[in-house]
Amino acid sequence: MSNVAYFPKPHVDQRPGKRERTKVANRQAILDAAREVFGELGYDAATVRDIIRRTGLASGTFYNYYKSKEEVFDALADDGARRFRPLLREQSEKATDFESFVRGAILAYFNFVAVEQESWRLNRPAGEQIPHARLTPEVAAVFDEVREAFARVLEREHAPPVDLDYLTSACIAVAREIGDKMLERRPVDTEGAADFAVKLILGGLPALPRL
Amino acid sequence: MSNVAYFPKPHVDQRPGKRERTKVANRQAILDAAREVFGELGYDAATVRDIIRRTGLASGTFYNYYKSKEEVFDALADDGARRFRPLLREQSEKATDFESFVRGAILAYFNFVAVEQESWRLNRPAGEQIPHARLTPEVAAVFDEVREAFARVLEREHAPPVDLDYLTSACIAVAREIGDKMLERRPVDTEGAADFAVKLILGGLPALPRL
DNA sequence: CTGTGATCCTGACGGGGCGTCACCATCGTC
DNA sequence: GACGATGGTGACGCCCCGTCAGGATCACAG
Repeated sequence: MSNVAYFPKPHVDQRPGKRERTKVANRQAILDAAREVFGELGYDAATVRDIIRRTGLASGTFYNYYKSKEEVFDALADDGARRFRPLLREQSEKATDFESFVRGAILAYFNFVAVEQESWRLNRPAGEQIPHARLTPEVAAVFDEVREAFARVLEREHAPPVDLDYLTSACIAVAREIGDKMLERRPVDTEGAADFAVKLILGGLPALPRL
Repeated sequence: MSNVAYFPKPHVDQRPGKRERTKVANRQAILDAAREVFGELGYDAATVRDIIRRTGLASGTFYNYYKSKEEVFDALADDGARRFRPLLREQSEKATDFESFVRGAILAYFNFVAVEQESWRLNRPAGEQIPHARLTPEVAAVFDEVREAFARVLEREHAPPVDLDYLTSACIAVAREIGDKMLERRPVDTEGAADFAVKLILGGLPALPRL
């Protein structure tokens, strides 16, 4: 007790200053509000003011953080990609061969989107289509990581060289599309969907034209 | 000669009346203008007034034909799907087995999009992403036709039953994605791209889980 | 040919979202 | 405690949206 009195806490507060804290809080509040608004109204119908209204901030404040509705949507995509990346990396590290990597990665992705959908695409007006995530930096990083993992694993297995760009794009397209369709079915069966996607890809791989 | 004089041409003009003709002309003019504007400004930046201005019509006239920018975009997608459908049908009719159908259909699609791109996506500002065609009636009809063709051909070959919805979605996704990537390469190689997509799908098919 | 009703083209208008900016409250710092 | 710096505020002008009353043109009957 007494010793703290002799050494009064100096003002070397570890936490960043209040300005900095409200800044990250505001940015996060806008992001959260955007998630809700996109989920409720759909992307097209949502306006910047719908989003900012929900935070209680003034309209001008929005533009201190994001330039437009598109940019905040991209930030949400980036956020998702950033959270998914470690899951993907984990799969690529523990994979022993191409099959186990593809299966692990796709299953991880399907589980990820299933949880995401649960958490914030709660009550979407029927027939609404959410736009696909655009090619933001973090999303691009995930795609690159898939590509590199493919290159690494195929190299290790001395597989014949194929068109990596086409292969990567095709695999991602299949995963996205089957993932979307999977989410529309009840109950959501991530294992079944993953089994389908994986077998399609793995079956097709040995037949691909070589470079 | 003389007989026509005895039977002067009555006013049963085969052509529809002037009102009807200007109607289809206006509708077409708006569609053409929209193609141009979307191509030059990109979909997001384009406004209804950009489109209607190019036709010389008044702004209100636009709304006599389409409800919104989205609807005119859908009409363009419908138009493309309507023109592609006979090409697809031709492939499904002359196909002797699953392989020849998939190859014919995908090659037809790749050639189609290559020509389309040539014709109206002339000078697109770099980095612009055109939104994927939404699920308009004609587009849905094309998808259904693919699905039915798959069902027919697989049935004929006594192939084991698979998840047709997943298979159709996956094949379309692969075709779309490889098609997009193909268009970004110079020179555009439709045969090479088709070879890749076809081999991936055909190789994967026998490995798919059975129902 | 002319009158009449139907059609639809026109452009001005109110509504509303957009992005900005001068103003001011609050924070960090000396 | 004074004083810049930072950043929140909301009113403002701009532009696009979709509508609608007015008017021009067309189809058609007499």
